[in-house]
Amino acid sequence: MARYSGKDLSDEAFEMLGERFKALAEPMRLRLIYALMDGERTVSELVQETGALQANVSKHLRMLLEEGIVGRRKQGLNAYYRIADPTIFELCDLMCGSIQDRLQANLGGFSRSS
Amino acid sequence: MARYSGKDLSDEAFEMLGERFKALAEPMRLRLIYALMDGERTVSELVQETGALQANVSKHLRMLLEEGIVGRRKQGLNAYYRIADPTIFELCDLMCGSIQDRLQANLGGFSRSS
DNA sequence: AAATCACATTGCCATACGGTAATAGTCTAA
DNA sequence: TTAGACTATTACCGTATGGCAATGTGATTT
Repeated sequence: MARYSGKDLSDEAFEMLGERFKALAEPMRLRLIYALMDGERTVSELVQETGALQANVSKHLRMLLEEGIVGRRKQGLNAYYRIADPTIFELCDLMCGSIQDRLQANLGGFSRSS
Repeated sequence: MARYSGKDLSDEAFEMLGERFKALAEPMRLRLIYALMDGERTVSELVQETGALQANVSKHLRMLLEEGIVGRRKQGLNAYYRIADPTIFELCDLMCGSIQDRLQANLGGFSRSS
């Protein structure tokens, strides 16, 4: 049951869609998201799991937070992040599936219709 | 039936996922995709529908083509583009729904857990 | 063959963005 | 209150990217 396919979207809608996809368009942010798929994590834990610098992790988390993709709670010294938008699971699954399909289709040499 | 959620992905997989999402992370490319949701279009038609310059349309279409999101066929002077990856419909629907939900949740003032 | 049409490509510029280092802020423990 | 742990923010730099203008390429028409 497609909700929006083919409908005309406003300029603002296209902007919002773009920004949202952009939040998922960086490997490091995807790493953070996938780490959070197992459950809540502190920033320190995410730093460990991703191998990135703390400043970068915080910066990326901030963007994900502003986009509503993750949520945050503070307890003591720690900040706990979690997936706040369950849609993310389906989005990543779909995209991974699409990539798989594309790789399958390209077995035995690439084909570019031209 | 989630296919990949929570699984560990390789560095390369995260890169591919990121690149693919990046293809959808620009308003102009989303406009092109939405125009193609009604069916095949020539470059000229897309230029008209989007109001963008022909050079930009061609450049964006190239990226979508390389990502396997659109397909292309040439006939005479024209190049006809079409959606090649049906996953795009679901992805955009899901994302639009997610945005809707977020806007709904924010009625009556923004809330940022901090 | 020359002109024309449709599209692709290239170079340029301004902006955006990621990584890094340094600093600031906040909470806890002593 | 001072020190230390955890997180956020800022400034800086190099790269990537989008829009634009100009040019290149291939097919069609005359």
